[in-house]
Amino acid sequence: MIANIIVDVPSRQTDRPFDYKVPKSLQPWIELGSRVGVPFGPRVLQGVVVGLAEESEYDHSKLKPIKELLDPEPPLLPDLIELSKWLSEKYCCSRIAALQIMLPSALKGKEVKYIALSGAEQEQAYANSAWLQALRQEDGAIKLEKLMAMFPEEHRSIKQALQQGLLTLSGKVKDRTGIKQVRMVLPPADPEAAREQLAALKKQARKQYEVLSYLLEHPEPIALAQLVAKLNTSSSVVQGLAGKELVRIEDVEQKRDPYRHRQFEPSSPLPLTELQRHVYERIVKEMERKSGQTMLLHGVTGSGKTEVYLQSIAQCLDSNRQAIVLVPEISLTPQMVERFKSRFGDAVAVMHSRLSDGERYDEWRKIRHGQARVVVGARSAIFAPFSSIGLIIIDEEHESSYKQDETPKYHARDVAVRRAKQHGAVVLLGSATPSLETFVAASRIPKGAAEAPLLSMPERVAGQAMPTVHIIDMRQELTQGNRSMFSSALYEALKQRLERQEQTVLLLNRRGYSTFVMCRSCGYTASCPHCDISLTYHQKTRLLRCHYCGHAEQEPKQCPQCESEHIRFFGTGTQKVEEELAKLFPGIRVIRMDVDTTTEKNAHEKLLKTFSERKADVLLGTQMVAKGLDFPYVTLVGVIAADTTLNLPDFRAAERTFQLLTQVAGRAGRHHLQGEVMIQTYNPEHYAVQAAAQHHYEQFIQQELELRMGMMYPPYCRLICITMSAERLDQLAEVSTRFVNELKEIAQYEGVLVPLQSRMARAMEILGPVASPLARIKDRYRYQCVIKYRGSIDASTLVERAMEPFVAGKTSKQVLFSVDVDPQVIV
DNA sequence: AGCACGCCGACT
DNA sequence: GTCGGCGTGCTC
Repeated sequence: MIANIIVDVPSRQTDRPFDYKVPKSLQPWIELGSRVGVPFGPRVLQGVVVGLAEESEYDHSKLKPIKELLDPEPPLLPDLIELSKWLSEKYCCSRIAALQIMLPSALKGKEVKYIALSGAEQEQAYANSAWLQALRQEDGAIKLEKLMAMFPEEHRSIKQALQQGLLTLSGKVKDRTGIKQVRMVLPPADPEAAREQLAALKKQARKQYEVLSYLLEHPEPIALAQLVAKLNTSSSVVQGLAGKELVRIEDVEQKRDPYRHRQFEPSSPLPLTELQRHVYERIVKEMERKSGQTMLLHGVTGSGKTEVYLQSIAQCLDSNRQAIVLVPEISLTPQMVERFKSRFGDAVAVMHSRLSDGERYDEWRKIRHGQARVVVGARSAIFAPFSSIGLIIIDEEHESSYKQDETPKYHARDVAVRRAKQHGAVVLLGSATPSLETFVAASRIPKGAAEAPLLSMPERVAGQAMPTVHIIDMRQELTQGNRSMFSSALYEALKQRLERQEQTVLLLNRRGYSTFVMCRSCGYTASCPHCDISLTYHQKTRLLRCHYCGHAEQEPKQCPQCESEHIRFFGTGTQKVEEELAKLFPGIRVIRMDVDTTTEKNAHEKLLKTFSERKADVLLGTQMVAKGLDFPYVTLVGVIAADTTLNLPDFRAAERTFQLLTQVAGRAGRHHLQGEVMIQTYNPEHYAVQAAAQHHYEQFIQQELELRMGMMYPPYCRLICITMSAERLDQLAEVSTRFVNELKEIAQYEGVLVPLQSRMARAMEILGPVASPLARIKDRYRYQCVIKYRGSIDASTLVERAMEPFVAGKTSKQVLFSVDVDPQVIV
């Protein structure tokens, strides 16, 4: 038997399966998805079995056998192996990178080298070496690393002995699993026999008597530590009992439950409204059809999407299938988790970035071994190792955090669609402000279906009115002489809330309000010496830092250029707002939520808790205050400057602004108190602002679609952005130009290099190379090339083919390529 | 990615 | 004469 194995080497040259013999002893164990240790050149590496065959094309005499099996059962299932192939092809990443993101990091094995005596006679030469003594005492192999650490002075002689063949090296793949083990005491297997011994113990072994009688009364397994503490005794007593075979002590794997300290009130399904029921029934029908259909649930904030999710999941579980729920990282709060845990109890696994490696591994195993049947998690939970998925829910579908920034730069929504096809599962995309791509796709009637997979819930559950939204024209404020960042209307409204002891949420878009240092005499701004970007000021550490490379320097006391003292930092918007609030309303209690105040673990949660307990009047923050929060006493939401995101040079700027404003407007008045929203802007007539104020999604989308059509942007085409970087600008210019020419040639040959405005079904335009908007990062210059295309073109493969002459070894490895398929931001 | 192999410069 | 620099190429 031959196994095709992807080895754990992140390089283009090794990015293909290698063939290995499967030793007889391992044959019953090796399956698709098995993780194995294999000899690769002089090393032993981790690898994943992606194929099994009888024969190999490769020279049979050169085939090596698999060295070891790393898990008793394969951590990856065949569907994920197939998905990894798709992922690597679509997102132009290596196969191993695609496989790695599917595994918890605890299963990323690394080679550990062992050293042992080979039993040669020349040992005499080293008879006096301390390390030889140590190795003799050690009965087998010892970790090389350990030996080197023990004898730092002897590296030379050890190396020499190795070369002479006196010592041998061997490698093994070691996991970082760190499974938490707990010593458990199991009650007597034969209580009758134990009872008979009890009397005898009473005299000579008082303590053993106490322990045994306790265990006979409470015949459940109990942690050794707990038992010892409870009966005020020591473990030797219990071990004595174990020696008499009256009880058993066993090491049991302990699953760390990050939510173990939390009590979850069980909840039961709520009655559905007419609208919810209709939607629910369509989802269930689609699940039964196993069509692999993607559906959009377009529901306004407060329309009760979550209850529909919960009941659909229940239905999915009833039919013996599993469900994945994706939630934006930022919304994955304990309250959010609670809603699922209280409905489905221990069947829920939770996955998010704040879990430790160990915790994440535990959750992952709960999924893999079937104890969990629902996973609630961020982006990467889309790879949960379920065997039969019935439903994948993606809440807040439009969120850009579903696209991963690092390689592989996948979009969880697109992976979900693909994975659902494999399982015949339904993808349910939920949002009050669906992305244009999703909305357009869901509006089409699929082949063979009666209606479009678009589900609408345009009304709030309890029939509360949507909050009143006021658009405030800041230009007028200025002409009336108000130079403050608060309009008089917002000021009055705030004052009123304070008097009524109601709460306010204030939103300030962060982008466009960076914290930079500028000299007011000469206009000098502090910028990173390694990147073309201004440094940001961190108040806590009083350092200037670069976001991209981590460079840090002291805050300047005077301008390095003109030596003026008029150099000052322009604080985060939120800091400035906080100061101004304190000036306008002395004694006002403000909670500021931004990167500075939420870096600590759980800081986010703590701040929100304080606010929900009404210990503050105002919650002031960036985007993060807009997401899914639900406070009954919030009756005013203010957006300080709606324009900051509007004016960004990004084709999605209007869409982002609309989404943000709509989200934040939904925060007000969700309960018995009527809510009010104030949006301050210098562009009051902008359609994104207008549509958000009127809660009018379709109006926005029509206008935006027209614009996108005119500019030829998604959803009317697809994009790929290729960024090339190099230390030397001349090399970069040369290679990038040749690459783009190569790409154009290939596209031409394929007959797709046609303007998008043409009437051809398949069209592709190649723009660039041009300097990237981030022209230099970490001392590397950056150029980019953007591909726009439409129709059935396998653009990723074209890019891969065009890159081939330029990667590793060939022309120059000084120029690095990074491919972003379906980029979220194009500047 | 590593690691070996291989071909050229400054030193015990 | 050797140690060691890092360019090139291979890993089933």
